[in-house]
Amino acid sequence: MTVQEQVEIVDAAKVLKLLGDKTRLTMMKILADHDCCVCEFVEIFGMSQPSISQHMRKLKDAGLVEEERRGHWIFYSIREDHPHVQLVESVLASLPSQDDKVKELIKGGKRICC
Amino acid sequence: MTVQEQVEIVDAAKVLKLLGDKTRLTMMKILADHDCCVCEFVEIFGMSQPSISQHMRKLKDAGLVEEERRGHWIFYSIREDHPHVQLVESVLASLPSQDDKVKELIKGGKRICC
DNA sequence: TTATTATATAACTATATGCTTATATAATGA
DNA sequence: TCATTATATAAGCATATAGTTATATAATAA
Repeated sequence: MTVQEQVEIVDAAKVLKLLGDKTRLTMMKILADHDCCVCEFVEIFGMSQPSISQHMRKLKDAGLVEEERRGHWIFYSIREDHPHVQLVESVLASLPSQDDKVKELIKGGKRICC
Repeated sequence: MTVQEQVEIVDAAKVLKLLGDKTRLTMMKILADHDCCVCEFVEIFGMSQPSISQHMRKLKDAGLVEEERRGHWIFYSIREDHPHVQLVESVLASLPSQDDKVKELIKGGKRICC
């Protein structure tokens, strides 16, 4: 019905708005292949730690990512049980791989493994 | 290369940002099935004409839609030759049909045909 | 030509966004 | 316990965004 469709399209718009930021979009593309922690993204984007944390917060609040603590670090990963996973995955699938960023992280000895 | 990917993901983010507004997203979903003019969208969204025009302008500037004059009206339609058509189409495909809005337009005698 | 009609643009406003620096919190491990 | 480290939050700022009303433009049709 109309109401149901309205709600869905509004929700989809919210998801797309979140993905409509180049930093968050790149984060999501990276997370699709590698769990990462905040400090790794700080390194990758050359951006302040609070800025990264705030982006992750938005993604987490929307249910797009989830967190898991491992030792000192909190690793983020993409939630597979989000109502719009399919939308998100199809968007991410259309993007070029960002593996080079993780490779560079490893090369610089900044990749966290645990 | 990194530069190429950077550019692409940045462009995709711009497209997604445009789609990340509920009004524009709904417009695009409607346009996927029906060419429409500004005054029809004014009717559908109950929003001022300039507001609709400004949204269409953004979509046009990004190359997502094109215009064609027919009599009094300028009809907008989705451009099939946009570099991110595939991204756009896959997003729109995941949305519920908005045909009811056009049906209501017809029922109210506000649908423009020419 | 001139009136009408559809659309575009200008100017403005309120709110949202993305970033920064400074500070707080929370967990680890010595 | 206490220092360290990673992350989160607060506060502030500059810019972007989405809407409004008022006005301009452009095409049709009388």
